[in-house]
Amino acid sequence: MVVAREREPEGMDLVHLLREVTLQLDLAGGEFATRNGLHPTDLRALIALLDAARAGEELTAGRLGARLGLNSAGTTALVDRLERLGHLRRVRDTRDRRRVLLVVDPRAVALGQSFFGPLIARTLALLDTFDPGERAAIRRFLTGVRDATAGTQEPEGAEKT
Amino acid sequence: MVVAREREPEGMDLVHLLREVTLQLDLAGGEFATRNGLHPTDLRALIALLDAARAGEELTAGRLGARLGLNSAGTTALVDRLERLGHLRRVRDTRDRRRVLLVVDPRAVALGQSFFGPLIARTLALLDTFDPGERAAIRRFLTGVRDATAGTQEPEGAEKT
DNA sequence: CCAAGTATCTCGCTCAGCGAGATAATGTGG
DNA sequence: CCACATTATCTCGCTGAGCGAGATACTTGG
Repeated sequence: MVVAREREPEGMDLVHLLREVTLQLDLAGGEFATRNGLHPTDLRALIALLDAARAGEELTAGRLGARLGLNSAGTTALVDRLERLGHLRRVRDTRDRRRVLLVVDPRAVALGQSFFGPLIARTLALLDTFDPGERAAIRRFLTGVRDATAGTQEPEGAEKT
Repeated sequence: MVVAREREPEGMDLVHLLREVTLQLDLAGGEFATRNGLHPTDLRALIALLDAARAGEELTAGRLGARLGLNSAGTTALVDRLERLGHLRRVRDTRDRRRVLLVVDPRAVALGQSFFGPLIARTLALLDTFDPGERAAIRRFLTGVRDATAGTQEPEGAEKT
């Protein structure tokens, strides 16, 4: 078959490629997660935590849950799991004692490295083969897609839970 | 402590950007899924089904499950759900009557459109702002990342379940 | 101080996905 | 053709992720 497939518009191949990339990353993440005794969500949480740490940002339980699209109950369960595994510690915020700050453990960092390390190395090697102009194009493309995707959801302030 | 953040290597910003993009797509997908009474996995399955259909490929229950990383029990449950929702039909393969072919319903196609349509439109519009050389760079980058990610997992033949 | 607001947690529940194994259809060697 | 291994799917029973509802503890503005 495959017949005439009514001509997809120019650029469609890139759209499909992008989808494939996200699928691959998801699968890789899921596989890595189960191999390490956690769930896809836990890995996503770790990534968010490491990200926040890298940005020097204090992450609370609530903010983490919001970032992952969990409600408060699910968030508590998630933090329980990660704490039980030793990937983070709960620390009461002294400024606002309702809040619980999440402090990542070095072991979580190491775990993140072991997953992303090889992937990042390969990607950086790949990026070395592009000249600055090309990298700028890639950057602009990714930025655009990210913003377009974020914009597909609610215009703003998604307050629920 | 966060201080001097020992200079991230050149290109690291693109790595983070890519992660952000996949996160956004995941969240958007998950949100769309629940808004339509299905689960993230169901949406992934629909995408796989539509993909296969687009490629003129017959997808069986088993192949779908493998593609999503589910075991046979989970796959049966998934297909049950999608069939109950009217997104697909089970059709016994007449050549090999052990196999069940999955036939997507037009309604599934429509659902896929309603999710991907706007996203695709935006992406295509974005792509219009790139010249052919830049698009080639993006294509090469995405292809490289996809292959690098796939390679991170097993070298080949992941035969289980 | 009290009321309203906010952050997290507890409880009870549903249901996705797993492991184990049943069932049915194919292919293969005697 | 009949045992027998193989393959594809399904059934059963179970674990546990995540939800809704509401409790609890703390903060803040009148």
